[in-house]
Amino acid sequence: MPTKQDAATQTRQRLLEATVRVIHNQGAAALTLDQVAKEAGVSKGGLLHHFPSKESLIEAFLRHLFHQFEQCVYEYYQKEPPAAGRLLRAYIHASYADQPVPLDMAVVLFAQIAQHETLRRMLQEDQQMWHERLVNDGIPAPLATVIRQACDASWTERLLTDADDGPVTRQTIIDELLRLTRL
Amino acid sequence: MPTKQDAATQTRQRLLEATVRVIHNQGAAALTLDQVAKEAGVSKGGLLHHFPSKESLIEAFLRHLFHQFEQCVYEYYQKEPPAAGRLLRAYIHASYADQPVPLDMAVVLFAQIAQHETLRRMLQEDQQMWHERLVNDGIPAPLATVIRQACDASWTERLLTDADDGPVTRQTIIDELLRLTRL
DNA sequence: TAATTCCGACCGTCCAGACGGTATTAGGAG
DNA sequence: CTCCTAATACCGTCTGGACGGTCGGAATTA
Repeated sequence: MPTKQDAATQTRQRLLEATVRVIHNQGAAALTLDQVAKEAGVSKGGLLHHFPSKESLIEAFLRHLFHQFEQCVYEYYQKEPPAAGRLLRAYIHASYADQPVPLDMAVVLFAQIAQHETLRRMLQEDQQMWHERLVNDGIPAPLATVIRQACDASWTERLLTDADDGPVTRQTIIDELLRLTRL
Repeated sequence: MPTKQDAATQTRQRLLEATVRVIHNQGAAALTLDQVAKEAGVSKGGLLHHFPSKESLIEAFLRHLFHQFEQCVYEYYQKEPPAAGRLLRAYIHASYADQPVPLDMAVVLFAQIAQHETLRRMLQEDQQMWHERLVNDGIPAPLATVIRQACDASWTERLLTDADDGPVTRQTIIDELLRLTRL
């Protein structure tokens, strides 16, 4: 017997998923409250009940993405033998894997982040967090930083090149980055 | 005696400069046609006369930024002794210099690029151009790519951290990147 | 006269958020 | 168990404002 609370969190979930779907199917520009509500089979009022503003919707969505990414890094971390640079190598793999975060999303992030200070700070804090973790991974800090930056660039990179894999293929880059962690 | 054409190109110039100022002072979200026109001391109709759409304004603005950056790289290139990795090193310096491109701008780019296919392609082509030039600079392609990515990341990085220079200072990163070009 | 530059009021659209509802449920008092 | 009351979940219309772009003209120049 589903309680009232259950229904509520389930609706929230549906809204988050709808957000993803809207972006994925109709592009970042189509991300309006009406669209999301419609896609989720919820009225606009219902949406605003759970997320009192668009910003808060995006915020929840962002947190969702962060969590997914963290999860992905964790999985790779498990597979990696314990040694200096273990986390860094997991981070590399996760950054270039395509399951965790559908990259259409990056567009939205940047677009919304341009407008909302809050979101900017969120991203900043997340990045700061990773920075500190990666710098204390047994690899010299400057090198670790550079590697992280290269990984982060892969995000914005794929934002542009829909069908990537130019002359320097993705796997080549991963290999190169991994090599750098070992000297 | 100022001809009519002169006045026209001068107005175009004023509009471009106004664009920069609006972004810089009021943030990316405030980049509206009205604002730009007002800032430039030109009527909205005047603006639309020179740039028939917002997209075309941004496009011109982007081209302006590209040109500035290219110029900046060129300057560093001159100072660099001819050797393998010369261009790459100039690119590194230019990426981390703060004069060439006020970094507030990056936000706008991403925001607008999210919506306009044309702009996306422009950025893509520019990046592709640099990629090819940097890969043929006497440095192994994978390494060169990674270094370029780290440089590109510095853009989006500074986008977030207003007052950067965390534990790993900017100069440290530059040094590290330069070191990588030498082995 | 014809073209160019620029003006500024105006239009249509889009969209976030407000608001005034209804329905369902939780939970305590009797 | 039953009422009563509040809170919670959700609905859907409406609006106010912002913003990109149009249009009919005025002024200047070629």
